[in-house]
Amino acid sequence: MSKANTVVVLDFETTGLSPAYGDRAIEIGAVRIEGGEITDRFQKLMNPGRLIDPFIENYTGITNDMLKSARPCKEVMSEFAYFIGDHNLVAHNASFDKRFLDAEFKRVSKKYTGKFACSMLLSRRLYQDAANHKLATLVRYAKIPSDGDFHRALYDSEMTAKLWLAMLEHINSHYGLSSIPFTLTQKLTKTSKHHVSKFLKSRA
DNA sequence: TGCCAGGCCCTCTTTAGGGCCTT
Repeated sequence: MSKANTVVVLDFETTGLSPAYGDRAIEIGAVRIEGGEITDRFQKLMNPGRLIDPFIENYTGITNDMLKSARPCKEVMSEFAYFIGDHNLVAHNASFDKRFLDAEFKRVSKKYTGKFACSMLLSRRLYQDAANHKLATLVRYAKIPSDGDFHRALYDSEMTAKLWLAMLEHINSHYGLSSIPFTLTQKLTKTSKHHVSKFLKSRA
């Protein structure tokens, strides 16, 4: 059963930007947040069935040699479907990860019932004076301790989860909202950045 | 990264163009 405040934060490493143009997932990382804490982790490399180009090897640190012995996407995605269950989902620039989750799940006839929220869209509302809204920049901006490798799926999902929790705490400390439903975060990401304060004050 | 995507969002806008994010 899904708990109302439980979310799964996920991140894909892929062969490129577009599953519609044949790109595939090569790594999935995810963490489960329950009661404001990370309580479980998931990380698997996936063999996409073909070689990845040097740019992706350099960008992610994932090499063709590492993928040679990895299990195929379909096996990993079936396992991942069990991990996410019916929980709601969070990702940094969620439209990107949603496209790959949808494409990889379609290949194995898996479905998920959770809804997506986007940490990047939320950060554009809450951290409007950040230099930019890349994950690494926001982690520094929010003063989240960081000593791992960005652009690996599990590390990025952990950093996104900590950023997500920091933003919920920001809402709590600035607007007195200690309990923030997932649906509120979704509504907030659809609110004009000029109306964020008014929106949150009306719900305090 | 790129001849290469897509959604969001701003503005010199809405009969559009371009930057930001993700790999």
